[in-house]
Amino acid sequence: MKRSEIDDSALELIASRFRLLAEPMRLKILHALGDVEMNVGELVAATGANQANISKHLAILLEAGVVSRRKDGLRANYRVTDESIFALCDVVCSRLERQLDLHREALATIRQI
Amino acid sequence: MKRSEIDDSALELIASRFRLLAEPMRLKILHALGDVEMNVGELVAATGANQANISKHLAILLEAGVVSRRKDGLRANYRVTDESIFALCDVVCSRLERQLDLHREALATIRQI
DNA sequence: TTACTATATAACGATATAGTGATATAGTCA
DNA sequence: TGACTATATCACTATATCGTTATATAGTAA
Repeated sequence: MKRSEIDDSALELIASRFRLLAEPMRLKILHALGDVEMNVGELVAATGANQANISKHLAILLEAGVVSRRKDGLRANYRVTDESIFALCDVVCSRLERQLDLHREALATIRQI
Repeated sequence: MKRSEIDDSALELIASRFRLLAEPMRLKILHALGDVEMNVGELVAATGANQANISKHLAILLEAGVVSRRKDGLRANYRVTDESIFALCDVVCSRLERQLDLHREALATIRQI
């Protein structure tokens, strides 16, 4: 298979994975969750967002297999089950920090002129 | 800083990074590029996409610092400068493969019943 | 039963952005 | 100069999806 030939459905699959994390509110939810279990109400409080909105994002994350859901009476408890999420965020954050460092250096150099 | 308190602008920055990769056509471009330099026409041929579309995606990738641009006469040559992109794709692909394996196993188990 | 609570979902408007055709721009060559 | 080529950009349509309000659903408790 040439580099140029890659299955479109595979590309869509990968893209959809990135699309999951391309939303600040979903990142906020995942960050709030960390490695602990939280119910919807707690996530609403932690994020300051609308309950319907949180439920919708959780449904999306659940559908994608990023979180699991455990029903307990009226409460729905969510937990991150896909640790690779955090690895992805680490790579992105490292890259962003490095990029900012480079910009800082460039500015410092210009200032000397 | 509590887990729940994270700067919204930081979240937006991280999300925008993932948004870059949340588009199949951009993934296709990056995959075609790999570690070689290609001009727009070559990328149009490699992806089978519209020239205007490729140029727009390249502008987005350039603005984000993922690729660099080297003008040579009429040609514009692009090259991936942000290797972390490939690390991200690796993580995602590994995760997707694992997820498919799990589904396969689950199906095999059910079939035995 | 009724009242209450937690969560999910439907419906909607607003916004963002992908893809496309037409055109502008700039370099090359006769 | 004029014709041609490669790329960028404009204007537009179509589509996706976020956030919100209202409502449905299901469990709890009196």
